[in-house]
Amino acid sequence: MTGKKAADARRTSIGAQRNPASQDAILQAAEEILVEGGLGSFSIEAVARRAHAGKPTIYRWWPTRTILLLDVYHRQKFVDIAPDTGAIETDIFQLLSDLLEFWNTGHGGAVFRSVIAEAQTDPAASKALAAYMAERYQQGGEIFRRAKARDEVADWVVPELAMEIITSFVWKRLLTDRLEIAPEQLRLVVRHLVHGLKAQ
Amino acid sequence: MTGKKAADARRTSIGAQRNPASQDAILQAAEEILVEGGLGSFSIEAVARRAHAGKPTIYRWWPTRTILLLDVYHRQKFVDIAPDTGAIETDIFQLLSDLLEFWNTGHGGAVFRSVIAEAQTDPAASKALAAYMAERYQQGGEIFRRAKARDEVADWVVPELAMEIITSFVWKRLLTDRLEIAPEQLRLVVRHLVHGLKAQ
DNA sequence: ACTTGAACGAAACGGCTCGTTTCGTTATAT
DNA sequence: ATATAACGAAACGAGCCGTTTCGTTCAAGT
Repeated sequence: MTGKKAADARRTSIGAQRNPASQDAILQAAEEILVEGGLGSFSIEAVARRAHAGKPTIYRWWPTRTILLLDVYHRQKFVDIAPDTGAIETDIFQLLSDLLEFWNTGHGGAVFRSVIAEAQTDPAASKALAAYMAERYQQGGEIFRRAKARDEVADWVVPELAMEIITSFVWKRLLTDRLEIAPEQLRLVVRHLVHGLKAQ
Repeated sequence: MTGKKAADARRTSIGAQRNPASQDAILQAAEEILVEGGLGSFSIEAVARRAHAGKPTIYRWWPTRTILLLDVYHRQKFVDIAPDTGAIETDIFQLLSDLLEFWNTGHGGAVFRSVIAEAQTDPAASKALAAYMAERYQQGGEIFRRAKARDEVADWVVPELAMEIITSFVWKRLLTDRLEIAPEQLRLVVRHLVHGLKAQ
């Protein structure tokens, strides 16, 4: 992606201040390890080795493995959660399609899977994930607010809840390693999902 | 649940055959650890301590932590995946309601969460989970096959896929620790889900 | 009746990882 | 000029992992 490995040059202190080169090398090494080996290979020790960084340097800025993981996660580029194509069905297709592509082709899938897995073990990760998801549902609910303004979906549809529902399916596919969904198959899924959301 | 702890009595060899008392104590201790401390506390060592069993005894019958975890999982009582209430909407409500209750009140939720988390790390767990889910979709698809026979859902509905979709939402709730859903709220979710599955 | 062999729990092992501490070095901040 | 803090490397003790050893208990086979 960036074209360079986690640790190209030797680094050292640049005085009584944080060294951004070390910070970058550590975060990049962490992401590489997640992508290549998954959460099982992800440890402070392994990241330090790969980044040619000292363990105390990592522990100074990222007190726990979970915090480092979440930092890697937050540095990702995220997909547009509320595309506006003019129709609810194509909006949802676009959103899910973008999510799948992001998870499939980039590093996003491996990182996000790891965050979810970590949340099953670490309350800090669980709390962070909950907060993040709530924000995303709020933002993404815009799709349904717009559609309601167009009288395209029923009154009783709750935007945030609908958002949560339509993203659930791809979550499950991510966690069960079945992300490769052909466009026509995805269209069928969206058809299942959307038809009930339309006003009669 | 059973009323007794993992290891009440001292056990020893009963000759050149497997000791079912040890087997039970180990599986019960494993389940207790999962419920009380989650996957993070789950190790062969911890299970051996709690069950007053020797580590070699565990390794003899469950070569890896994942295999032990899956054995705990498979010993659960599972909910009826295809309730037959006569109408698709109440069928789905019943199914999701049963799932939520099982996960909430019993040990099922903690154990299943752990299996999903383990599947993010261990390919063996991932494979086992995939096989199990495929079987469940197949069985649960019966709900939609019956509904199609009644002309209650559209022709294009794919039973197994519909099953996957409607269970996705509670999966996500399980994994984000938001299982407590009031009946009227669940009814709303089902309304979101089902309405699109109905024939016009 | 006697021997063989397997399962059992306990203990100890070598190896590994974890989070911390120590060290000498670098360079900013005062 | 001095104090302070960050840096990477190395080493530390603690704990867990998977295995081995040990003495004991009995079913299975002769």
